[in-house]
This record gives sequence, C-alpha cells and structure tokens, in this order.
Amino acid sequence: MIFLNSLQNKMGAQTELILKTSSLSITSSRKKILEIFLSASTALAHQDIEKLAEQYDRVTIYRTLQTFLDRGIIHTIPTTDNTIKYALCSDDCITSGHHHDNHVHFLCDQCGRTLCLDDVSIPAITLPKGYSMKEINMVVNGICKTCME
Amino acid sequence: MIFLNSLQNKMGAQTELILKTSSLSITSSRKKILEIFLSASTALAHQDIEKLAEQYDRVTIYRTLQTFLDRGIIHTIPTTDNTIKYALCSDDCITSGHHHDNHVHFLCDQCGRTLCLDDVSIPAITLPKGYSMKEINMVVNGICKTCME
DNA sequence: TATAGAATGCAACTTTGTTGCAAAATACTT
DNA sequence: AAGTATTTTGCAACAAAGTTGCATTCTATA
Ligand SMILES: [Mn+2]
Ligand SMILES: [Mn+2]
Ligand SMILES: [Zn+2]
Ligand SMILES: [Zn+2]
Repeated sequence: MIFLNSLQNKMGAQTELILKTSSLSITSSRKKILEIFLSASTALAHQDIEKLAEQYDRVTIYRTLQTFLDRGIIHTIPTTDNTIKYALCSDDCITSGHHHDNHVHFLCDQCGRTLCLDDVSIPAITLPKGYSMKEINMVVNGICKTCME
Repeated sequence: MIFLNSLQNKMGAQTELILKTSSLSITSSRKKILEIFLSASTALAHQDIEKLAEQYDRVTIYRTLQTFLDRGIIHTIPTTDNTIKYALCSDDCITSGHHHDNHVHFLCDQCGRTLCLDDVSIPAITLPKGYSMKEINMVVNGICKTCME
C-alpha cells in the first residue's frame, strides 16, 4: 500500500514536471491523461483515452490532446484507417522546443496496436529538386512480435 | 470542338477499360470519379470528389471509393490530420492483382496538396526480431515545388 | 485570501461515415 | 431487341467524430 502510493506519487510528480516544463497549468484532467500515456505501452486513439478517463468530458479530451500536441508533449501517428493515434514523445522531443521524432511506427493488423519502434530510425531520402522537407513519417503494417508467438 | 470530343472520348475509353479490367460494371458515377482521378495532378480527399461530382450521392462516392480500393485501382495515403487521401495507382499497381505501391508521398503545408512522388521509392528498413512487415508508408510534410517558386 | 486569467463542462451544432431498402441501371440471355 | 437476373444507386435514418460559444469552475499569483 505504501509502495503503491509511492508509485502513484512518482507518477504524479512526473506528470506535474512535464506540465511545468511546458508552462501548462496543472489540472486533474491533464494529469490523468498524461498518466494514461505514461502507463500505456502503445499509442492511443482519442477513443481509447475517452474510455480510460471517463470522468472527463469528450471536449476536454480533444482540447487537452491538442494542447499536448502544440507543446510537443505527444505526437501523432498517421494510419491508413482514418484514425489518428497519439503517443508520448521521447525525452528528447519533450525537452527540445522543436519536435523531431525520428522513429518508425508499427501498426499490428492482428491486435490493432500501434507501437513506436524507438530503435528503428527513419532512413534519409532524397526529394526531387524544389521540394523542402519539414517532417517525415514512416508507418509499417504487419504482425507484431506478441501476435507472432 | 472535334478535338475536345476526341479527348473526352479518349478519357471515356480509358475509364471503361480500367473498369472492365477490374471486372466492374460500367456506370456513370464510376466513370465520372475515375475521370476526376485521371485529370487530377494530386491525391484527393473524399470531400474533394464530392465537390467535383456533385450530381452523385455522398453514399455512392463512399461506396465507389471502397470498390476502387478493393480492386486496387486507387490507394490511400495516410495523413497526420485525420483525412485520408486517395490517388490512382500506377499502371503496375493496376495490372498486377496484388497491390504494391512503393513511392513516397508528399504533403505540402502551404497549398495543402498531396502528391505521389512516383520517382522516390521507399528505402528498406530492418524491423526488430519477431515483427513481420506487410505494408509500408512514407509521408513527407514540407513545401512543394510549386509553392517554393 | 482575493482576483485575473485559464480550463472545463455542457449544449447545440456540423461533418463524416454507415446501413437497409426500394428504385433504377447494367449485364446477360434468349 | 426485349426480358430478366443481378448490381448499383439514392434516399432516409442513423451513429460516430469533431467543433464552437458561453457560463461556471479551477488555477496561479500577487
Ligand atoms: Mn512514436
Ligand atoms: Mn501514391
Ligand atoms: Zn499485434
Ligand atoms: Zn504546395
């Protein structure tokens, strides 16, 4: 029990730190949504968060996700099925002002989970003359490790 | 006038050929939507097509796009802003039964257009052990050639 | 603790996507 | 060319997703 409280406190401290670092006021919905991301092993859709944070209004969740995106706390993952998934940015992302995610994302066709493959970086490409690159996304569909076993 | 009719006829013949090749019955909505894709230089959202084919019901457009996807006549392009864009598959894609698009897509942050960079192929990557790849998408955001000038 | 400013919840609304079914169009047979 | 089976379409009704304005509540700070 003491142990659990300690964990809870640690998580609480972490979420408050993230919010402070981004100059955001500390509110219970923001902390809750950050906690959800921190304990999730996969990227989450808006709907996933709605289910895990039922006490908060749908609109609040929309606005909170947008705020987190603006501050670079989370990033979006484009998918082929018209659902945006959100995931926490790595420490690098969060601390640096400008967002620069550089890993590949994986969508499992079987379990439906979306994973950040933090260790697989996106290879460089050469664009035709006249094009300037700002962001790059690489998304792979297939079967994930867990589902293969 | 004769010239225009000839162009029209050529486009008509082309759309009918595509439909026949995919064993689809030839209907005016399917021809119209194919014509839109053939004369478009960019990928299109459902909404774009709705505006360009006002005479047809929204539901018909949804179903037609789905049919074209199923037959591999068009492919989707995932975007970070929760809108799916559709584009004609290259000849290779259409003729071969199985879909294997392999080019990078470009989203211009200024004009909003989505372009198939047919000449830029997606580089290979190595996934962690246990993952199997089925499809791969690479989407680049930035400023397109036209907007740079 | 008082107060200005920010965030939230609610209601109302728009947009996007889905489904069932009758009517219309197409492909196919004769 | 006409008739018929099958497919496609439009409409209506609905469900889900996303947006906006505004009054209330909460947070930061003096
Ligand atoms: Mn990620
Ligand atoms: Mn393409
Ligand atoms: Zn899986
Ligand atoms: Zn452009």
